[in-house]
Amino acid sequence: MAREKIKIRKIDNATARQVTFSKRRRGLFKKAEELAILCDADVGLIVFSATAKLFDFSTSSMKEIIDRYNMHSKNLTAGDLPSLDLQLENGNLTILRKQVSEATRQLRNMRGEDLNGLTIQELQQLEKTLETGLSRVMQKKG
Amino acid sequence: MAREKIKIRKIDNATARQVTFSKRRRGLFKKAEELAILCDADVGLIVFSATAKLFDFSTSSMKEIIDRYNMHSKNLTAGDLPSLDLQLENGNLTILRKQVSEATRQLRNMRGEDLNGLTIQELQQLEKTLETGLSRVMQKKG
DNA sequence: AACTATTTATAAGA
DNA sequence: TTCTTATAAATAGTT
Repeated sequence: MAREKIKIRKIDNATARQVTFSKRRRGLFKKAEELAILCDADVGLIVFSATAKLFDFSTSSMKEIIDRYNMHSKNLTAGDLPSLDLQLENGNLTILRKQVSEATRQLRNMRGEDLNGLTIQELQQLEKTLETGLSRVMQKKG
Repeated sequence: MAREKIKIRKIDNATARQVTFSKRRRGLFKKAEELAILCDADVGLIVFSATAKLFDFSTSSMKEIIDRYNMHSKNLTAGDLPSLDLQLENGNLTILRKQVSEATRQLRNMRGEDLNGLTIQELQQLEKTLETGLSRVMQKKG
């Protein structure tokens, strides 16, 4: 939307991606707030960057919006739901452990370990990812 | 942003407010999706109209985003004194969160991203790791 | 961070 | 609601 039109697909260059993220994130949050004020809407916005940083905005409180969202999206039988907070309490560790596990597995694969379970397509993709990474590292090293 | 500039305050006329809501809501969701794609971000957006209608968008699933949000904001919003159990749980969460963060950073480095902060020695090591991984993958592939 | 040439979003009108 | 269009706003690439 500026000097040149761009295609909407992941920006390859990490630096450019970070810059665009900062710019567009501000724009998005501004638009979210304007919609809420102009139209008396209740808005909740959560954004995690590629580097896992959290940014959020909400008109009331995020908890209220999420509760309200769950009321609407889930079965409207409000009677028999176990405490959402308790569900979350119990789920947090499990979810994090899964994330650690998956990230660790990917790292091992990239080191050439534990390759037996991979399909030929997955190996191809892995090879490509490694080649790209290697060439970038070599270029950075000069 | 158009025929005339407007002040950002609640639109009095209900009909005009509804029209603006429809238009801007579409714009906001489009921007949210673009940010997610361009910058590889994880986005969750929930909007309730003044008439209590729900609109939502999320890159993965809203449940995942909300889970992730709760993990990040949990420690920061825990108002009352944590029990010993909770302290331990939060300690675990902190450790796990660091593990996820570190594993994510390593994966990004291996893809050749975010290399600016690395020393020459770290780049050398990274290159070596990638070369080893690549040769193993190529051998496995045959 | 700032700067601008362009693209996009959108307010009002039909 | 949908389309049109003049203008405001956002933003991609550059400095």
